[in-house]
Amino acid sequence: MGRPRGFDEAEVVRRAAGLFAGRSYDGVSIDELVTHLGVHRNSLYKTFGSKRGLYLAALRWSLEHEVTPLIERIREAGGPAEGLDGALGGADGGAALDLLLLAAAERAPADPEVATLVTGALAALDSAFAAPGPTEGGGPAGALTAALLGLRIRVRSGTAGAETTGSRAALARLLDRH
Amino acid sequence: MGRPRGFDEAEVVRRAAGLFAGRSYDGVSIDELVTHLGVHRNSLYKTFGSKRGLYLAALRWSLEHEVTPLIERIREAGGPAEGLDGALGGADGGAALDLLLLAAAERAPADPEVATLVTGALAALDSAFAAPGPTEGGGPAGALTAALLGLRIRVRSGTAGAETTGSRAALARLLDRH
DNA sequence: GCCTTTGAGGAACGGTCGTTCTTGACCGAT
DNA sequence: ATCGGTCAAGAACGACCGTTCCTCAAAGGC
Repeated sequence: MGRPRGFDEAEVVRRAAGLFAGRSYDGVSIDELVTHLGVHRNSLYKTFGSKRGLYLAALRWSLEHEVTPLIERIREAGGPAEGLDGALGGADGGAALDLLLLAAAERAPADPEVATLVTGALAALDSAFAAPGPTEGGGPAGALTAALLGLRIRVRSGTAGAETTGSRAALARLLDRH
Repeated sequence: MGRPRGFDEAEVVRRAAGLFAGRSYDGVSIDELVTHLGVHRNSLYKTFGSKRGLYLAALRWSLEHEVTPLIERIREAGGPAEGLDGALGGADGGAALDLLLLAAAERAPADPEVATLVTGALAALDSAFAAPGPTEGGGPAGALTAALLGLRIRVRSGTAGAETTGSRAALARLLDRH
């Protein structure tokens, strides 16, 4: 019954994740979403309830379809060096982390539900870095996750030249000795 | 000549830095600034020209009065461990980095002038971490700056428990061996 | 005294925000 | 063929956005 949808919900969420990964939550307007997502205003509110609902859907999508594969690559890597390389050295330069990064830096402090999602994702990253062997409490895995985020920030801000790659390699070299 | 000002410009910039450090650029409104800064709308535009002008002034103030002292503490520390502790372990938990952090993550990609300021500040942090001895190209200093930002993100997002302190110590321990 | 200059006070601007309403097209079921 | 229900299309909502304007108060120079 009813008229069939003229848009692909998964595709809409995917594109929304792309927009929210590039600009702050308040920096992305409904008009812009409607324009770039291929979904009508009315359908957007019918499907996601509100701008925040769409944002949460986009964040969840990103965690599942972008961050999780990245975590798998880290986990399957031989060590921190390969892990960081696998996470940041891909074709996208680590852009898969952008929505998580912005959510953690900007949205989590103001939205408890975002904070919960962020907490889970960062914990998963920690355990991926700590994978070979049970983690000793407060190991360097948390710091590696932090370094991952920080290095991605530098690339995003246009701050990082070739030094970033070198820094990553140098850090990884140090960590590999242990 | 003319009527004397009823507000302290430095104080206004300081408070603006506090507001912009807690929320995204678009998340802070002029009404909110006028309310919390103790300056009239008219005087704000007369003094800073625009919201962006006030933001840039606040960012510059933060870099000079918050980040620079932090850099000095890092530089005077005995090594990366003490440096990270000095930067993040203070009474504010590293809040001095917040405006720089948000500027790098959210504003720099959209505002070249912000990107320039961010680039300079991060380079200064790099050189502080690399202080003891001339830096070999692509040393781990850049990664330490990245880790500093990433660890602060975790604290801000409500994600970090006691693990963060432990992670910082563990990373620092590794780095101190070299 | 007055005049000029600058800041304070607050209303008001056009535009855009997130959200909702109204209308009509489309589809499966009856 | 008609009906019930879902979606598309777009106008419209009140609220708020960043910014400007107008008017009055307060100081220094003549």
